[in-house]
Parts: sequence; C-alpha cells; structure tokens
Amino acid sequence: MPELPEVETIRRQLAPWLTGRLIEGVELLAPMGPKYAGLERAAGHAIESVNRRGKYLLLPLLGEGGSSPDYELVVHLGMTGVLRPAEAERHKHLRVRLELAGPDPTGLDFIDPRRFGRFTVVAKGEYESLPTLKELGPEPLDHAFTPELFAANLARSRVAIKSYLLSQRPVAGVGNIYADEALWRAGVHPLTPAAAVELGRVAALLGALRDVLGASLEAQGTTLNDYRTVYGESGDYMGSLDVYGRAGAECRRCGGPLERMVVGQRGTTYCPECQRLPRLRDGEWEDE
DNA sequence: CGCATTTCCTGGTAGC
DNA sequence: TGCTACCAGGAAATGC
Repeated sequence: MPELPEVETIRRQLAPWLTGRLIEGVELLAPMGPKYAGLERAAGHAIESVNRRGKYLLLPLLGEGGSSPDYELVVHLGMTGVLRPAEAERHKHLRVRLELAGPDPTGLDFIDPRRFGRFTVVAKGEYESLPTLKELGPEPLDHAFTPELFAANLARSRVAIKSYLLSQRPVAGVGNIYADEALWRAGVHPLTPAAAVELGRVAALLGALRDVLGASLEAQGTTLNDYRTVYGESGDYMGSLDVYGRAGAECRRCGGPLERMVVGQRGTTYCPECQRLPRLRDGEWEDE
C-alpha cells in the first residue's frame, strides 16, 4: 500500500525522467469517470516538475508554448497502483498510458488492478473534487511542522487517534502500516481520542512518525504484495516492521503478545502492554 | 461542521 | 478441481 515513503520513492524516480517532457497523447483504457476526470487535457502539455503532497503525486503541466502551469496532473496510487515505463505488451490492468515526446522510454503506464487509484487533471491548485487533498495536513518530514502544531491539529477531534491519522487531516501521508508502527513506537493506544493525547506523547508520536517514515524511505518503502518502484523493485522495509502483520507475535519491547483489533474498519495491530489507553476521570483524560 | 457508515474493486485464500 | 464466501483498505459519497 503506497504511503508517504513509497510515493516519495516513486516521485524521486519519476522526476529525472519526466521533468520537462511533453505529453503527446493520452490513452484511457478504463471506463471514464471521476477518477480520470479531465485526463484528456494533459495532451499537448509539458510536465514542469514532479511533486508530492502526502500520498498524492502532483505534476504541474506547462501551458501552450511553455507558459506557466495552468493544469495539474494529480495521481493517487490507491492500494495497488503502479507507475512504470510503458511496455509493448499491455498489462491486463493497464488504465492509463501517457505518450511522451523525446528519448526512450516514451510512455508512462498506470496499472491499477483494484481501481482504487486516481489519475486526473485539474486546474492548477484547484482541488474541489479531491476533498482529502484540499484538507491535507502538513508534511511530517517538514521541519517547520512542530509538536505544538501537531498537538493543535489533534486537539480538533475526539475520534480515535488511529482513525484521525488515517484521515490525512492532522498530518499528510500516513496510512495503515505506518500509523500502527508509529503508535507502537510512541506508546499510544490506537483508540485514544486524538484530543486526549498529551503534548509529551504528541511529540513522541511525531518523532516516531519521522523515524519510521524516514527509515522506510531509505529502504524504498514496504512491499507487502503489489507495491513496486518505477523500475519494478520491491521495497525492503517489510522485515523492519515491528507491529503491522505481526499479531500474535512477541512485542519487541515487552515480549508480550501483540493483539489485533478493528479501528474504523481498519485492521490494527498493537501491544496492549506498551500502548495503554488513558483513563477518563471527571471528563478529563489522564495518562496511565 | 463533525462524525459514522457505506461504497468502490479484484486477487488471494480458506473451507467444503 | 471448482465453487462460494470472505478479506485486504484509501478516499469519496452519503446520511445523520
């Protein structure tokens, strides 16, 4: 499942290849719909740069004659999306092919078996049709993002911290794997109301997010099943996961068994010993 | 507005 | 072997 480290890995590989390239044509092999809205507008435009916000890839498209960008290509890989150089043999689940001017490789394929991904063109910076992108929280690896800002964001909600992290509102780019990993590292119970995580724990949580996202990025991400880099490589971080996919195994901190539960319809693995739920007393949450 | 629930989609796998 | 049932889940849509 591509989250921040996986999408950033892909961005870094795409950037030197796609920057400045002219999109000569667009082929849509999936049924037209909101997930591919406006895609035909990409034809005739050059790619100014390859950027990332959260789990979204954002490619501003230069206007006719190289004028400043008017459109933006927005790509979300969903759960099973893969971007790679076009191959002669069309993949069974090929959804979009961009035809590029210039030297080989002259095509970019978007393959997406489960169809949770998006590949759309919007007017630059206008994300009305993409509410999550419109409301996206700060980049966790940005040093301007402080524990105080994170705490202020978390204070806006009483839903379970795990669910709130997945909403992309308090911080961008965190999905199911790294949410579980960071909560375990910071010793925060997944069901803790977001606003009830006290400042010290918020700081620990931000540190944990940065550690795990940074380490995974160095490993080119986590491959469970479908995720591949642009060049078909698997990410190497799976063996470093402490909790995700390890329900029933020993907690690497206390040795007790990790447990699995469902939080907001999402499978969640945690250590009941190391991640304690704060108690509610007189309407206030207290630690321990 | 906040929050909960439902929906989309296919490959893999458990069970018979 | 072949069938059915179910599960994985990011974000949008829908319903209070």
